Amino acid sequence: MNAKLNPDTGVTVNLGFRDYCGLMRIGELAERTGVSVRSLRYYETEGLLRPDRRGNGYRTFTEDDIARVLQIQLFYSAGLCSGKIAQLLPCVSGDHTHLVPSPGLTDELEIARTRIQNQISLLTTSLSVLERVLAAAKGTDTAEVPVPSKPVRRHRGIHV
DNA sequence: GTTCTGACA
DNA sequence: TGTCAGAA
Repeated sequence: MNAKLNPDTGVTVNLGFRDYCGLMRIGELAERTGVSVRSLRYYETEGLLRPDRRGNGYRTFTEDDIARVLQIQLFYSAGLCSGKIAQLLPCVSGDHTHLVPSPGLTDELEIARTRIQNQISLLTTSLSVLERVLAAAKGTDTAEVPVPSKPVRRHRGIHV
């Protein structure tokens, strides 16, 4: 067990793995990012994370990996596949050495941007309707909420 | 106890 | 992506 003497209290305290060497294991990274251990291992297989290994085979992650994992989650939620995310990560790394994405990647990003903008538009419309319904429920808005004359048809592949 | 890999759903 | 099994 690693130990450290506190000069203020004179008390020797035991240090965990992270405190001792500035690194963390997969369990702690999962806890601090809210991303499952299973997902973190998957990210590694996809080349999105490249943790070092200790002698016992355990992965070791750095503080920078926390932001990296959160960034990965954002890109997944934007509809990007792991391959594109792997290409994109170097462009948004926090070391201020931003790279210019390749033309092919730029095309993908523009598609993603359009997709996100459409989602925002749909969500904004939904929010507006909900706000009017809630306002009417509280008696602060007497305007009628438009009701479709026919049942709204669901389209395959469209998830709002 | 924690993490590993591999497999299955 | 979650869960399980067997091993280290």
